[in-house]
Amino acid sequence: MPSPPKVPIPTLERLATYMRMLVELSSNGSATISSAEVEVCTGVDASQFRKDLSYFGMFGKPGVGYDVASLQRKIARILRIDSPQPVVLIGAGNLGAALVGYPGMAEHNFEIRAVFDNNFAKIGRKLWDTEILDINDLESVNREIGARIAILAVPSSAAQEVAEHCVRAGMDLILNFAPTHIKMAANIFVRDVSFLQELAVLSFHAGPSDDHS
Amino acid sequence: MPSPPKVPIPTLERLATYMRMLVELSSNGSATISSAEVEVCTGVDASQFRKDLSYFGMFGKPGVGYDVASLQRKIARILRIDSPQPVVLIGAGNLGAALVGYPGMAEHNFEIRAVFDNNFAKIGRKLWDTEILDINDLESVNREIGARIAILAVPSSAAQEVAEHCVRAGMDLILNFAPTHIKMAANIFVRDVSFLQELAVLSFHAGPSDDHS
DNA sequence: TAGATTGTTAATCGATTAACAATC
DNA sequence: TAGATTGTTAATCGATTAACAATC
Repeated sequence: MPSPPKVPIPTLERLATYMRMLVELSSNGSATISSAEVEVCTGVDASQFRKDLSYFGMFGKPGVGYDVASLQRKIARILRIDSPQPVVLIGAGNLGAALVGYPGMAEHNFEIRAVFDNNFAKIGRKLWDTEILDINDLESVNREIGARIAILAVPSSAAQEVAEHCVRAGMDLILNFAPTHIKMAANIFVRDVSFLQELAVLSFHAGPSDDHS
Repeated sequence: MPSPPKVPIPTLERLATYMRMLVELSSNGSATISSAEVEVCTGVDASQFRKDLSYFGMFGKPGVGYDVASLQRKIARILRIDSPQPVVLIGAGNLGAALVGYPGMAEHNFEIRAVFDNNFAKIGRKLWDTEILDINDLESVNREIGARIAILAVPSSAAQEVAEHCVRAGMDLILNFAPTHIKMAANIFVRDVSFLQELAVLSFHAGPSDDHS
């Protein structure tokens, strides 16, 4: 079997950026875009953009550029958001509420299909339109939903245990908002959203001997 | 002037991870830790950890390891969170509320000193303990606070304008939660928190021909 | 056609990993 | 001292950038 050229993670991250831009452009009625224009819109180097797409085959016409609509469709298919991608959210706290209420989620075709919590005071109540379910029903509910993606918006102290529970319920792709390292088998894919890290990077540059160069 | 060896961004991100770990450890009463143990706790390669610290000078004793308390102090100083780091938050929506209510912020010595919004219905009301201020008072209020870090929790459509306003108010380090590219002068440092990107990376791996290898 | 812009290869850059002499 | 673990150098790896022939 010829090993499929594997795609760098930074490339995948940028695909999401391109997607965003294309959605905006198509609502503006733009028909085509060049890699140079992409650079202006997104800050991603034109060469980088073309290289990123090259991992997936051909997309543009030399001398013309890229068709906005078709490029959008192709990237959506690559990222598996050409049809709604079901997602399960664990944790109905402040952050969970913000995520459920966040319009960008649906705009990108991610569908939060269920919200779980372990707090009896919350179970049965609603977060926006979605009823908060008992975490103990995770397996049975996900047998219906079939989500592979779990979003963890729980305290650090609970993250490891909850992640393992998600795996038992059939999920293998985990987005972790808790500021802690989750240990998982190699076939489980974990990504962390850690704005404290980003804040630290900024804060470092608040040093007096730092000129941002 | 001998050019100071500049520190890779990934190294700075990992410093925040080490910080987290050290806080946990010191509450457990651990006195020292080896780079091998750091690897177990955080998932960061032992060699990587030692290399990261090497950018800042010596921290450990060969044959013994690192003193937890002193390492914590040193990293805190590097990241400018040895004393409270003032931060301004723009946007009192769901996400803003989650951020203000997030205990990890204070634990890491980031202090949200003021919250701003442009919505008259919100201005004057309280977000937890903090009064929501008029965005038009940004300059005058920050003359008091002297924050260099701004957190943007505003819609994409407002992000560029608000960022420019922050710069006029004296801030030069911007944490952007809006899923859009902000164009700034080279002396302004912008970091994006983009969980949609992380979600896209996961979603890509939901492909049928993907085995996470 | 001439001008523009792609897809791809090669060169550059930078970060991670491995190895080991120095040190406690 | 002997064993353990650091700090640092060198080797590896992978991503970004630049250049250009191919193409519309």
